[in-house]
Amino acid sequence: MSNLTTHELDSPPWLRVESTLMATARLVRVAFDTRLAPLDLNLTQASLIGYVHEFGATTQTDLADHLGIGRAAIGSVIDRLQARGLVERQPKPDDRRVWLVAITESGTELAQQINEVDQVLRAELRHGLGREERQALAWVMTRLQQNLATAIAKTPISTVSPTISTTPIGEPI
Amino acid sequence: MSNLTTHELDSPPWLRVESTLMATARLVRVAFDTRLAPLDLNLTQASLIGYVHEFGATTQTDLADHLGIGRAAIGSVIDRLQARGLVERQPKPDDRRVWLVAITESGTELAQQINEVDQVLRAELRHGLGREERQALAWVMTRLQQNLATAIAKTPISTVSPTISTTPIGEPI
DNA sequence: GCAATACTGTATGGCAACGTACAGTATGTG
DNA sequence: CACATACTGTACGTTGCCATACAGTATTGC
Repeated sequence: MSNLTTHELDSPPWLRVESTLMATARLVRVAFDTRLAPLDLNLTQASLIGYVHEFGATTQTDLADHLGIGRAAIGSVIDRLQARGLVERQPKPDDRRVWLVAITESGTELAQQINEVDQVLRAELRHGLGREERQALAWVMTRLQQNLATAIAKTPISTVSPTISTTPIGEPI
Repeated sequence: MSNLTTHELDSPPWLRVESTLMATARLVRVAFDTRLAPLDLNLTQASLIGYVHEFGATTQTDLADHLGIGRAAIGSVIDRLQARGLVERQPKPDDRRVWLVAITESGTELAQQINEVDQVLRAELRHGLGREERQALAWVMTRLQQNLATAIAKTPISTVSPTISTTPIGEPI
């Protein structure tokens, strides 16, 4: 449990924003997973329950999109939650291809506990961060996501130009 | 390739920072992996090569810590890079437990191409973001990492208090 | 109506990383 | 010196997710 990658915290000079970003994301997952462990859930499962609890019966594909994982992956997540009786699959009357994933009674109870864990942890994470700082963070990350999306979409030129840039990587982002 | 989770971009109202963070991290990985594909490398491998290229022969445990993955995982990464002749394992004279992972000649050549890819992509990611915005991002994320680390270290109280908080989750972070 | 196309969920194989356990080696302590 | 403890790298099984391929169903165009 104390085996965290706390080395990141002292920010060695070569640390780039992408490393910080990914390390932070890892920590987010670990933190939520740790706090959700008493409920025997991980972050993905809790997010799914929270979503259907808040927005009602949802198609698997929609769930996958909203949770940011693939359609294949969401299936097994639902399987396990369904086996525990936390969600159920209902046929959609006018489309026989899809399942509507809905929350059950025991799922509703659990959703409230999830909500508590979520709020407690989130409050701890806010510590020392002002409101506008958090909003700025969200804004910059959204912008970064856009840049990433276009960068991914743009096909890289396969032939790398032989210009050797000797500038050390120092600059963040 | 166009199967990105672009749904995140329009920021639905329920989207929390942890989702944004993790989605962004995923995109970072995908973006780098895509750009590094012509070199037949992924982000982890490229980071490892970049590290030993910049800082010289390094112990596997140190590499694992700096790259933010476990000791077990770093072994197979090195195995593959070594099989391609990009790095080599040198025995450390005064400690027969460890290997020093050093870069080879062909690894050095590749490191320069990695550096180029890195700088090009990073320049694209900077688009529309000012310097102080990027620095603010880094600062907030570092702070967030600290909060996450203490939150993880703090043992969660197993018995959840029965106070039901009906506040919808809206607030970022 | 009917064929072509698009979409949904599932099965399958693969991958990267984790956690644990272990043997080999160093280091400290009596 | 002997012993206990700590550390390094590896082996092994598990997990979570992806990408692809596929069958079943809707939808569109003629």
